[in-house]
Amino acid sequence: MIKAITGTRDTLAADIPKWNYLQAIVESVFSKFNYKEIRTPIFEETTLFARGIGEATDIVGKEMYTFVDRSGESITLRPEMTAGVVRAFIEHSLDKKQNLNKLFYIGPMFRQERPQAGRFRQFHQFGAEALGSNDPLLDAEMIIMAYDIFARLGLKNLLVKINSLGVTSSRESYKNILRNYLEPHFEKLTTESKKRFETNILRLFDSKEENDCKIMENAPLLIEYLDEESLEHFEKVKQALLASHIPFEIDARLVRGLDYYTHTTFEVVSGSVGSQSALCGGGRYNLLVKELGGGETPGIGFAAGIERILLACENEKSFSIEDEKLDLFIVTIEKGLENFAYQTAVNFRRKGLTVDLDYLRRSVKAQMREANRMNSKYVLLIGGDEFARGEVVLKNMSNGEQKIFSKNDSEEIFLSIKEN
RNA sequence: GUGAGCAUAGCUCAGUUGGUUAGAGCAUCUGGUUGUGGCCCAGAAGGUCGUGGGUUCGAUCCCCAUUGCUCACCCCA
Repeated sequence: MIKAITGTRDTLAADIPKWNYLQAIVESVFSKFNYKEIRTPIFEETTLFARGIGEATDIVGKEMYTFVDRSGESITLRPEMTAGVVRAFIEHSLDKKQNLNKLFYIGPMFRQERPQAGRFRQFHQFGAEALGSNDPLLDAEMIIMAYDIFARLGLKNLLVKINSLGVTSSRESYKNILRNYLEPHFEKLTTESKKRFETNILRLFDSKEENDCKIMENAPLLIEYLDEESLEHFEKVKQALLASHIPFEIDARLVRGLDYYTHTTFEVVSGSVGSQSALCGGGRYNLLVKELGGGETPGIGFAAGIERILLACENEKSFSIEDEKLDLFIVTIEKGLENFAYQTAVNFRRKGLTVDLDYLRRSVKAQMREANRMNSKYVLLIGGDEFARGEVVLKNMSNGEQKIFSKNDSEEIFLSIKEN
């Protein structure tokens, strides 16, 4: 048997309503904040991600689905969306058409990691990017949108974490301070941490190794060394969140591994999923557009993992969706009436009803069972004495009542069903 | 990439200290109503016990390998 590739999965019909429900909420919230949808290709030139996300990151280093196509070009299945959106932003000179571009997206992403609860190789994200303004109100707006979406899905067990990485200059001088602090402890660090000491010293805060943690406990925090401008920016973000009633907590250890990040970074974690608890993450990236060849353009964005969110919803039973109902199921009582039943079904469908009928030539009992299984509100019985007299029977499945109609009076039948 | 656990019917799971025809619940189908669903009752169908090898008179059970799944680590959504 051929099976779906590791880390990918089928979303069967029974689960589609949940996805549609989530998507409707996502689109609704984004559109209230006046974000417009953008769709970019699922694969891009490998260079885009290597430069956009950063060569030193795990995503680029070991998780990308990269392959050479028939023309010899290196292609990569997108592991995240920001790089693609920024590429499109630059390619189409969107900054020339509008000073501020507020965009959102929803779609599949790909990373070759070992699957786990809330983690897949093909997974889905929705997210937003605001390109063209450094206003801290936009930083807060990202968090508010994410929070509102989670709230509308009924999620409770949430924690919003924010931090500020400041601007490059203050961060660089802080890095030196951190380096000086760590120098005497260097030999005690884990191999991985020693490597990070060179490549991205900030990520030493991410380490979960006990000894590393002990060393980092007393390390100077970036937030204590932020310059005036950065502090002011961060302060405004916090004020906006407070004013919008978003509970949050400052996490000085919340470091994202990308060099171009500036100012705000944030994450929303759920206590209702497994160890992969981050439902969304994002931050400001004022250097990325330039890095990818565009003009100097400030930007901020976030991405949220749909599988994780639905898992949290499932575990919290945060919402329920009513089963889809059929308006009408048509039952034929004897052979030879299939064509009439079929045409009747087509007619009612064209009038706007949801209609189905038996395609397996089953017994009346089996057809009735099927109607019941399909949650049909009504059954139209065709055949027998009534049909010989030119009549059909309409049965209300919730109370069992039956009404007789002339077989040609489809409008009366339609109205009778429509009423309910 | 590393580690641990699991693999029996469509689904959820029993089971055998190695012994004849491998079980249950749910779902499916048929009948109880020659033309009527849900509840109930009776019955049926459905399994190479993940795959390959070994030990044994005999393996679904023990051993080895392999594949897949799950969870965790790393990291991230």
